[in-house]
Amino acid sequence: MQTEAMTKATQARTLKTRARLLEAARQAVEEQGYPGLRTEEVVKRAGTAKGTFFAHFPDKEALLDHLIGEDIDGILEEMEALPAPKTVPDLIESLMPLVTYMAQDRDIFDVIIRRSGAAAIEEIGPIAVTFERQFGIFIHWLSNPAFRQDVSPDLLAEGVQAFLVQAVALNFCALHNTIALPDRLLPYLEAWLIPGPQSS
Amino acid sequence: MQTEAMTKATQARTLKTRARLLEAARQAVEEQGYPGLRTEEVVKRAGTAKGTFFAHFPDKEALLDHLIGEDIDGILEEMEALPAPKTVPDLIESLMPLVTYMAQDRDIFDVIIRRSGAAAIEEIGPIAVTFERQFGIFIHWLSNPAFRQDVSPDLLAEGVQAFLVQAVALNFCALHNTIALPDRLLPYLEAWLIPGPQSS
DNA sequence: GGATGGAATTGACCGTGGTCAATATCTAAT
DNA sequence: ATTAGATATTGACCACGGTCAATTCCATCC
Repeated sequence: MQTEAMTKATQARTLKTRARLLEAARQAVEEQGYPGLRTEEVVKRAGTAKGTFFAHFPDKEALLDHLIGEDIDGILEEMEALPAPKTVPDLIESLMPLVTYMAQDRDIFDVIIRRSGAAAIEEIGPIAVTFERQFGIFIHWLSNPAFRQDVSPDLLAEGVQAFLVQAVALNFCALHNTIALPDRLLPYLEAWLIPGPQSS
Repeated sequence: MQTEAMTKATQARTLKTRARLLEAARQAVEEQGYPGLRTEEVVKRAGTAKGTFFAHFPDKEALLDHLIGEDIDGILEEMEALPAPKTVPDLIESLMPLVTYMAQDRDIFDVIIRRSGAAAIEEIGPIAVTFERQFGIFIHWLSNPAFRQDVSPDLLAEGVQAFLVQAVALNFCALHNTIALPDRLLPYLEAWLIPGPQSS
């Protein structure tokens, strides 16, 4: 009973403040974009003091984590509604919303990478949660005779994540960004998901 | 002729200052580690003003880039002296110095990832150079009948880099760091480099 | 309707990376 | 030697994320 009592104490005010901060942050991102997001700006819009912000979020990145996590969740929603792809090009097409989002901005990409794994077991951030969800989708998609069967779908899914990150990272690189993302992904995923048949 | 004249002007002083800054930074890293590195500290040790630091390096990360680049270069030196591995476990063993270095600290890993691709064609940072070098080594190692031949060694090398990054990243993740790095790499690289033979 | 104690909020303050106009130093031409 | 012009250096200054002791707010109990 203590537990509930403890978590209940004075929550109304807190939740409202948190909501105001998030709303303010959304607006700020809308206008300035993620790279231009300043905590001062968020706080000003929310009408709170700076300290309040940091009472609600451990640091600025935690806010980004939250916002980006929501974005990605929306994208995964769409992806889950899609039929399981049966070929690699189909798979890539299905992946594109996610890939495009991650590739839109270097800052966002960095945050995603940094928070994609839980930093501590106790607190798994929103982005980390979306990565687990992503992982589940991939496993589902790859449990399909159209793709290789000699290794587990789990392993295939981890590989897809690895190649996806690699492709986006290389896309940010001036030396290697002449090739479009889907075209870069194709050879990776063909070789990973359907080895053997092709020759070169 | 202008070009040479321009690059030659007043270099002695500059080079000395730069050397002092780098030396100071090395010392600071030695004592405080990379995460504890402060530009103020570097500048104090070098006996220069803060502005001088930023006249020599565009930002702090460029200094880290330089230092880490040197570290990695040393590791690649060793790796190049090694005989080309003929099995996946051998390959992993050969990779371990590099993997261990990248996995030693989250800050270092982040910088490595962020700078592993050139941000602009004109200025390829030290870490980006080491990644090209790495790439060359991998291509050499993987041009070997012991590994799959149905795709190009280039593609294999890119895949190895992708899995290597993935393995280290997961190692920083509280949810997935119960498994040792070499053990995590093994299934990835077996499935990537020697597909087919195994089952299940 | 006080009194009490815990939780939320405040805002002055700090640390650190990065800037820039002013200054000092160097090179080369006369 | 002098001077002009370029280059290197300086350090006060700013921006921005993050801290914390003080204060306000609020539920609860008498």
